[in-house]
Amino acid sequence: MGLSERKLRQQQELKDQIITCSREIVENEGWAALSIRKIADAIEYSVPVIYKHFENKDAISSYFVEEGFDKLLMELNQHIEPSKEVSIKLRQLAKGYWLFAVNHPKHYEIMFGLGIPSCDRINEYENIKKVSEKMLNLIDEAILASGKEHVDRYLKLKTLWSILHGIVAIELLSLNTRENICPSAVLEDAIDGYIKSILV
Amino acid sequence: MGLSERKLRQQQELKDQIITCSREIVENEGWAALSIRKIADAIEYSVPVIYKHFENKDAISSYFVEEGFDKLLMELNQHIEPSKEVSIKLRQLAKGYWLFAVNHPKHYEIMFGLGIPSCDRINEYENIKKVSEKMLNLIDEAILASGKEHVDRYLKLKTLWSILHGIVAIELLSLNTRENICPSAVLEDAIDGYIKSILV
DNA sequence: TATTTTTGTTAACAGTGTTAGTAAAAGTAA
DNA sequence: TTACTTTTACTAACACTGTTAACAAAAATA
Repeated sequence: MGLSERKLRQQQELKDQIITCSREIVENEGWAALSIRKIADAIEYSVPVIYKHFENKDAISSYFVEEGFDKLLMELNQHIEPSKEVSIKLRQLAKGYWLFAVNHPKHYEIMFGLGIPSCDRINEYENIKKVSEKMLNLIDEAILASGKEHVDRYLKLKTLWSILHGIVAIELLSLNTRENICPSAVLEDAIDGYIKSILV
Repeated sequence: MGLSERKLRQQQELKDQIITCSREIVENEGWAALSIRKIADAIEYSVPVIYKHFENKDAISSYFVEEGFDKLLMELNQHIEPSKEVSIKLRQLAKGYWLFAVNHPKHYEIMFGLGIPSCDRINEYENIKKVSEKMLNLIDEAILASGKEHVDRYLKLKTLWSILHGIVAIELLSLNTRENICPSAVLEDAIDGYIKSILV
């Protein structure tokens, strides 16, 4: 009755091809250049085949949003050394966040870009909560270390995320304000202020 | 020879109509819904007429980017009281920036949104420099007041703009991190840290 | 072998930005 | 007023876009 193993495998291979080709198009020509017909051309199948694997074009973007949050989470975990003290870990988190963004700008664009449909659905992704929790863990640790238990952890989360996103977005916009400031210098500067606002 | 005064006036009226209708469409249905044909329908003219007044669709977006920076500059000037001390003025600037963004979200979107064509050309706008200079003025004043002449004013500009943009973007994305933190609380929190990083 | 199911195709619909070619209207000169 | 020129606005097309209904071919099942 059900599909044979070979068929399932072939289907998965086709889906992988769609993803691979989409990735290539986006990487080389940007999100605006990604079209169903271009993907169909690349995988050497007709257009409707793509709709067998993805409900619509949005679902393809969503795939990369999901993948993006996975990669972001990994990058954060990779950079944060649990044994270190909290101020260092916050700096490591910031660096991880920034490295993810500059190494995967297309992912970051579709994850957080304004004016694109996906932003309405940003709260629907599971891994975004895991990223939040990662940040909250460090914030709680910092609050505990500072002895200022009255500090609102959610306020601090939103502030932290805002600072990180702002730096990344301005960097990706390449809003070159006169001189060419090294981005990590801005990162250091902003995060320094942030850490002091909790710990000092 | 040249066009009569009446004709010039009529032309300007038509251009104004294009702008007005575009504004309405964007305000009600978002940037994605703005199309040349929809504008043509609204002004009750055929499509090519629009190309008499705007080189292409991008030029229409650009018009609103320009208008946006005008409004932003006005909002900043309106909120900053020259006689006040610099830490207050920095707070006023932040509030002005934030008020502009929440009161003109569509403008902000097209001015700073990632993934839309306009971001390649963000450095081409004149008024963005005026906004930069406005910020730099206050930063210089703060550096002078702090006595820390070694501080890089452009680094501080980029940090400030990053923080402001981050807060606004996260707010417009409505990336509701658990509770509903009042945005101005985040603003206060982040700007506090920023001001201390210069003054203290 | 005959029948059913799956798979992939063509072709269309309703949109999009943009422009070449043309008809009508308005302005100018005789 | 008539003849000519310029301006103005239109229709229709081109080359795209996402999406889907209808159909043919291939594969699996009875």
